[in-house]
Amino acid sequence: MGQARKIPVKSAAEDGGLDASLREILGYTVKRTSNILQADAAAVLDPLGLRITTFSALVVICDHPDVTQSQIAAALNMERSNTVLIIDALEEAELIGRHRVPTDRRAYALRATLEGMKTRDAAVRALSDREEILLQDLSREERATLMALLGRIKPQP
Amino acid sequence: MGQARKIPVKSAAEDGGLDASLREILGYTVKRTSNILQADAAAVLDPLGLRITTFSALVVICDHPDVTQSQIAAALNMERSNTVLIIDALEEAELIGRHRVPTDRRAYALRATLEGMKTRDAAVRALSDREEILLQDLSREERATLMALLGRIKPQP
DNA sequence: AATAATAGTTATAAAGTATAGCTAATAATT
DNA sequence: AATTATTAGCTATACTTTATAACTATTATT
Repeated sequence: MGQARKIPVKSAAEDGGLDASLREILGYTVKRTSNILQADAAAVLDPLGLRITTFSALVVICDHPDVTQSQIAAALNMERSNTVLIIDALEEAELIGRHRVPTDRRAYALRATLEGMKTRDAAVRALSDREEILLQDLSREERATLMALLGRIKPQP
Repeated sequence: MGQARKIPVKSAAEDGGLDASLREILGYTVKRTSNILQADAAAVLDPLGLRITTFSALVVICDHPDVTQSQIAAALNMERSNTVLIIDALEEAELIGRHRVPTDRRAYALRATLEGMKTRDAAVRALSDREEILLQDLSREERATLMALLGRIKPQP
């Protein structure tokens, strides 16, 4: 039996295939796809000075003026503590501003600046254009189906 | 057109919903789902002494005896350098062994131990049981559709 | 023989995620 | 009103995943 030939493992030549049984696990397949999309999105956002997390927070702030950091954390499923540096970065870049809330001196009301709005629009457009390429093999209907199915997976106790 | 309507921040009370416009971006929705599944899978694997990366490598090794680290890296879409510590961990736990390749003294032929096989089986079963719960709202057909659609998203140049 | 390419390794870093504990301010309770 | 509990933001820290550069030993190519 030995290895007379140096690569009996069919897939070495074919790049993929060794993970066949992993692909039956949804978590694996979703993560694999997520990695592809994340790497791609990061590259798209980089020239705009945004990372994925700062982009996400920026969109929420643009859509919902006067939102607080805690609300952002809840919306994006992240810890409050992790929003701090993200909001810091957006403020540093002058894409958003922290404003005081008259009725609650603990909280900040976050509002996008004009440049923040413009950056958001540019980023959304760039990502959208890029996804058009990544999803070129899927029909509109298939894309909608994919999104809908993903949306139905929720954390379980 | 401006923003005549100000979007009255409906969602502050409702916990979710603030990310509505992000959810239209596939990358965001996929990542969100991925995070849910990852956190869940990590909790399932933890009692077995596995992390997600070590589990993935273990499965590939069990399925393909004498696979090399480079092949694992290619299959799992990771850098060769990052396989080292993963394989180290599996070897340390005596779930796999590094064996020399007679024809190439640079490479290691990786083989699972008996305990490695057992651990793999237990992990796959535990993950499968858990996914059954997470996917209870999706029919068999819908799950198959989801997997197939995800499989059609590939990295683009 | 000289050069290039490959396998594994080391070191390091960036990014995302998570936990614990802190201060200040607000809300709830007695 | 005074005490207590909760909340918002923050700091520090750490772990996991992923990424890059450079190194050694070995094999392949020219």
